[in-house]
Amino acid sequence: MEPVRREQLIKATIESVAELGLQGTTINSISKKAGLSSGIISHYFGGKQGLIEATVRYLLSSLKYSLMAQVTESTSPEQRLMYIIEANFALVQQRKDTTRTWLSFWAQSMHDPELHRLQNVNSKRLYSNLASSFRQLMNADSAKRAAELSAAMIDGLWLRAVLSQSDKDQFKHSEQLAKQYVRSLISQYGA
Amino acid sequence: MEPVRREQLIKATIESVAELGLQGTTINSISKKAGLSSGIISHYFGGKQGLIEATVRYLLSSLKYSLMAQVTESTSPEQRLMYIIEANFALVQQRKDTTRTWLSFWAQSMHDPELHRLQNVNSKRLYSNLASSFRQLMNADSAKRAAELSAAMIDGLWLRAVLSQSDKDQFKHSEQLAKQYVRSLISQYGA
DNA sequence: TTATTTTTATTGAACGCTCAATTAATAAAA
DNA sequence: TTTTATTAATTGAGCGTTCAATAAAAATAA
Repeated sequence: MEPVRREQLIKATIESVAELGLQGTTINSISKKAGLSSGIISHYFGGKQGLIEATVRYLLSSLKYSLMAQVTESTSPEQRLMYIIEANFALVQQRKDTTRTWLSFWAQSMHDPELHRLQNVNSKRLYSNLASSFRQLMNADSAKRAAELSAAMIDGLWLRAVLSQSDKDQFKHSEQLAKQYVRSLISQYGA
Repeated sequence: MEPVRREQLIKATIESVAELGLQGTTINSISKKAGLSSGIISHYFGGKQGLIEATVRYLLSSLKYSLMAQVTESTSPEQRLMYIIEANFALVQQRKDTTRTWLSFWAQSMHDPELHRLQNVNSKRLYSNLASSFRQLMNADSAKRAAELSAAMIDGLWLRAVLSQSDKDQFKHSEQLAKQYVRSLISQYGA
């Protein structure tokens, strides 16, 4: 039962945070969405905080695996960069409510050490994924710079899309802009 | 007394949200920081929500005026673009805690109509400020594209700096990157 | 098999706490 | 004195957590 319930509760948490915000999300709003009692949360996660953290870890690993599913050994560096961008914009398409949840958690990470740790893992991973791909296309310094800039561009486009409550098409548009930008970095610095 | 107390309470709110987050901020944490009693908040702002919204409006107009203070009629388009970037990164220097507060508010804006309205005002203003300056340096379509991209770049660099709990130097570094990027857009599309 | 015990899974009411808001009291100013 | 500004105490709603009770499932014994 345990794995079933855990997933049930994590998905209910994503929905609740997307709908009501982290502030408005209570143990009741979650358990109601999951169709379970409120007591079960403490039973499986030790408390509300434990469930929140488990939910962030769940989102993080979703992102990780959606990238890993695409990339193989024969994937070209440029193609790999495109996959990284797609993965970062993809969660939207899978679950339209995930992006709002994501931003809520990042805002909270400023005041919660464990969330901040997880946020750092995510931020560094985006950077190093980008950097290692760029590295195959240009010198080390340029690759670092390109990774820093494109990480910011991806996050910025994503942030503006989320905050303006964009629809799927606008997210697609942002994704295209990010891809174009990465291509322009390659032709600018590329060997 | 009223204007004095209002400013006192707004500044205490900024501090409290920066320190404790929007979740952790209570009328007690605010009034304590302001050295006043909790009842005074309802008296001057009608309640906590009113104070929160007044604080966002305060931050918004700070940003607006810090830009207006720099720009004159004789400011060149390129210089004006640099001032826009400086203004967006500048709140950090004035008050080191302001940036965290901003992000907290923007996250909350997804679930609060009035905050969302204010967030939109801000986002649109950044875009149109950029666009009108770019327009003097390139054709209309390029200017729109350049404004969209540089708005995202500014927000992305800013977001990553805030979330990684950067110090002032790292913020300065991000500001420099944003400026360089805008310059590269000018030389790329510029007439 | 059937009956009995034990374990596991789940509930929801009760508890203590914290919050925002209100209120009556008080102090200061006009 | 009347008005304005402020406090401090109080209220009631809502929160997360706990926990005794229960139901369902599994294991054991007859």
